[in-house]
Amino acid sequence: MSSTPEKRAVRKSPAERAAEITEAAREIALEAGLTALTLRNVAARVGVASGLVAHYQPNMDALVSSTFAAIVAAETQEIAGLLSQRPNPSERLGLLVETLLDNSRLDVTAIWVEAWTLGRRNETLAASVREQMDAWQKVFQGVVEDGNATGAFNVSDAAAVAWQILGMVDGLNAQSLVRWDGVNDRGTHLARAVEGMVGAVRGSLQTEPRA
Amino acid sequence: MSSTPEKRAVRKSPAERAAEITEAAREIALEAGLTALTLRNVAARVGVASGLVAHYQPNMDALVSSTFAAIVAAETQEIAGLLSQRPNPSERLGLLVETLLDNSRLDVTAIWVEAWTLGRRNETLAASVREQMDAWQKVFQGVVEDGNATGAFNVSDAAAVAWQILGMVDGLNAQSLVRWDGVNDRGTHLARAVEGMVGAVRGSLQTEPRA
DNA sequence: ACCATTGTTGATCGTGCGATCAACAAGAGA
DNA sequence: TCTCTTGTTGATCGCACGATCAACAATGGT
Repeated sequence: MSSTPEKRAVRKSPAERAAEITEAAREIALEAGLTALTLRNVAARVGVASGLVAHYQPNMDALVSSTFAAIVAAETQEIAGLLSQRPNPSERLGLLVETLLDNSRLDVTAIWVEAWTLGRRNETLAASVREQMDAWQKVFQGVVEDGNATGAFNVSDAAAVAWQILGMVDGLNAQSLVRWDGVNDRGTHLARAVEGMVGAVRGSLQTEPRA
Repeated sequence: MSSTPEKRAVRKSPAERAAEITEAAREIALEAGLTALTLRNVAARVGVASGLVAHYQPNMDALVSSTFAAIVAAETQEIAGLLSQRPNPSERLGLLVETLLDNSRLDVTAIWVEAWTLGRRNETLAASVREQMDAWQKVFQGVVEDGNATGAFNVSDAAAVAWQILGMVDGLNAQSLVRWDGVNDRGTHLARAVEGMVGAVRGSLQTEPRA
């Protein structure tokens, strides 16, 4: 039989151990949600005693909210990077809508939705949620303002419209969490809706750069 | 001093007691969320022993999902009733958008969002969520199809568009759960977006019947 | 080779959860 | 008035959680 894995964990530097815990928390959250972030769960994944996890964190609420922030911020930056490669606002907005609805980030969506409710009882997390939402909104707002300057869009309140688009995307993603089936033209329909909101020409938000 | 409230509960008929438990569950869910629906919580509100609640329910998952269904179905019917009083599809869709975003139903929204995540670990609840979402979608679809018949809208796939509008509304509501401040023109912006999606004339979805 | 530093353990406490069930008592029918 | 049905109790079990901390052991500096 394989040796029982109850060996004493090798001694590591605080920075290294902290990184391990952070990474384990990230994986657990993506696989099983923020609710699964328990002392014992994280400890088991790292392969240490539960007390050690507690030793590296002020409390679990903090680990939950920092894990949420890490996961979500990474996604925001990744997509912001993709955007910067597109030449004009219409293509950027189209890419944004298309990318966010491609169902390849359902795990992150699940974490968003969970954070919205968990935030009611975890003030640290709630603050983190607001912060990350602001970051996303700024991404959208930047694109809308660019389109306004170009003349491709016609929006009086770019900030408000950015919030709206963000909310719409979040809602459609959350929906696909429960009802993955049925609708498939999601990107196209949403593009039509966004066009209506930003005052763009109907069909100008292409999903592919050229069909 | 007031008498200590540890008196034996008066004996009631099963139907009456069951109704009390159902109602207490409803109140708790609206005030503190589905997570607060515990045996002891419900029992305390009704004023009985915890065992009695368990006696009237197969298990807590069932109580959670039936409470969710009761709350949400009531809202659906209430709004469907309001809709039927409006004369044409444009006004109906406008009323729908306006009513759902008026922030007077944040408690129900919170329950929706909570149910989306709780459904991952409570299959009974997940089924209930899908059922209630279908009901909402049908309401939207009916309005869209009416508008199509009238000529007010121009939609090829009414079902898909209905799902989209539903998702957008849900997302914006969930957003206002965390970020209540900031945007105020929500109804107007969403109306613009929906117009783009259903192919209606810009500005035809009035928020007020006549301005 | 020794020792002080410090990363690590794991038992332990208090809390809250769902579920179970023998015992109890209120009330209706005889 | 007696009795039997049945609504009701509350202690109890097993489990999981966050948090705490004395004891332990690996390691690097001397």
